[in-house]
Amino acid sequence: MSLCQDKCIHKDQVEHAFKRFPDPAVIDDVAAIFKALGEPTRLKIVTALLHAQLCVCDLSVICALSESAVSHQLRILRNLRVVRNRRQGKIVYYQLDDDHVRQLIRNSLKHAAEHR
Amino acid sequence: MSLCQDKCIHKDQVEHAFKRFPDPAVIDDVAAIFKALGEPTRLKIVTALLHAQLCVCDLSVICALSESAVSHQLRILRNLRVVRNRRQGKIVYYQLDDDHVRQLIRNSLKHAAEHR
DNA sequence: TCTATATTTGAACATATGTTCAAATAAGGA
DNA sequence: TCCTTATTTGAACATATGTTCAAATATAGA
Repeated sequence: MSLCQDKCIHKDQVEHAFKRFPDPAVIDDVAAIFKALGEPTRLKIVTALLHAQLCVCDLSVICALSESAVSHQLRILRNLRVVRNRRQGKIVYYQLDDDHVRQLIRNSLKHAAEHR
Repeated sequence: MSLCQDKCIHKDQVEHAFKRFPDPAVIDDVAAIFKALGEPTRLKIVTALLHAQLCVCDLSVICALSESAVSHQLRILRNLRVVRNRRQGKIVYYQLDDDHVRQLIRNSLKHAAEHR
């Protein structure tokens, strides 16, 4: 966009922002986590998993969704290493996999609850 | 889903999760913020705004996007009160509106950068 | 082995959403 | 007033994505 180079008002600011800008891979990683937590269904799932480890059936009751829908979302969360599962007989138990995500969710819920 | 009531393995856990579950409005609020930050374009915008206040043209250069595309995304972020704007003559300056979001972004970028 | 239960998977569908393009608006300067 | 620049807006388009449904898989027990 060479046109824009001429128009730009704040070359200094832009260069400054560029210099401090994170690695694109970091942006993608963070965006992926935020995106995963940005769907109400998935946020409900991880919120439920804050306090207990639960099976798909439990989660489907809590989220008021079919077990299939929950399972699809759990796969997405698993691929992002947000949750982890463990099979015990016929039942698969899910739990949060990452302490950072746990903190992220806790803090955000707390903040949102306080600001209403 | 009365069928599920019979199938459920962990009635105690489910009730426990239900009791601790946040207000649905809180879930929606948090999901909306995460969703806003979950698109790479919008995450780039707010990341750039961590260090400086910038005009639409600046942001379009940093994000390598048309000014129109940036403006559309800025409107979404504005509606969520993630960013705020201020017109000075022909130029509209954008900055982050919320300290909580600022912390959220900072922490997440920092964490992601450390874990690579 | 056969059956029942718990979960996963794939395809299909509908919906949501990011970008582009063209046109409109806002403001400063000639 | 007219022209240029900065930004916004709306419609259209393509793509991404969440849910459903039906079928497949895995496991325990009879």
